[in-house]
Amino acid sequence: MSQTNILLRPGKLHDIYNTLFQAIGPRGWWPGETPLEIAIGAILTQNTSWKNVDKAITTLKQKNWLSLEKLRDVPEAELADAIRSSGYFNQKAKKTKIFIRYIYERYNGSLEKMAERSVEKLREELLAIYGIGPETADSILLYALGKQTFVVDAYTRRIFLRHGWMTEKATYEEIRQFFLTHLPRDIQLYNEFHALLVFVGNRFCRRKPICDRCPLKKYLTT
DNA sequence: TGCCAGGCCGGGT
DNA sequence: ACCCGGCATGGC
Repeated sequence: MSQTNILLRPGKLHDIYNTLFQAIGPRGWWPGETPLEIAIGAILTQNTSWKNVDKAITTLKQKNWLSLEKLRDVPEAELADAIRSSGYFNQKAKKTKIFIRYIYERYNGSLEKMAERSVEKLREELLAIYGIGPETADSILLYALGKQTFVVDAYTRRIFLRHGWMTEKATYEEIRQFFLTHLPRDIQLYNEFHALLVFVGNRFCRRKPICDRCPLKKYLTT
């Protein structure tokens, strides 16, 4: 039986979104311009600060390598060197090559073609690919392909824990379903909500909890 | 100076 | 089904 490790009253979730949006405003996420750039960024940012990823993306752009063709043709070792700043560069070069290969083999090198399929099918496919776990899959689905899903990340977990909204045993899928179930089915809202949580996580909910000026202060349950 | 950042995989229990 | 070590750079 499915146990609930989420303690937040479901009705509060949308209030929290409204509070964040009013306090912070639209974030215009993902920080990346094309679907491909977003997808690559999603892989590179695994357990890594965005700052380090940004350097790697900039390097790829300068080399004119940020295209499906180039990423397909560049040797893995050279790709690894180009993305060195993002950490785990050998792992990430491998993952990137595998992802690009998937786009070619399954969708003839077309992310548009890929985007025609349903979110359920795509999520299943992505999760089957080496190097793509739930967060990376959901980031690609939501931000690169405009599909209906919610991204759960370390910020989401930390904010929920710090405010007493869940136990540490809550799983990725449990948290994701909580968002999907208790919010309007609105892709733009999912997009914005996660972006706002990242902002709060960076600004107010890092090392020492800075709860003074945090818009979520009034929702503290502990 | 050490600790940690927008995870994920594979092997062990 | 969980738990853990490995993967690695750059910022504070």
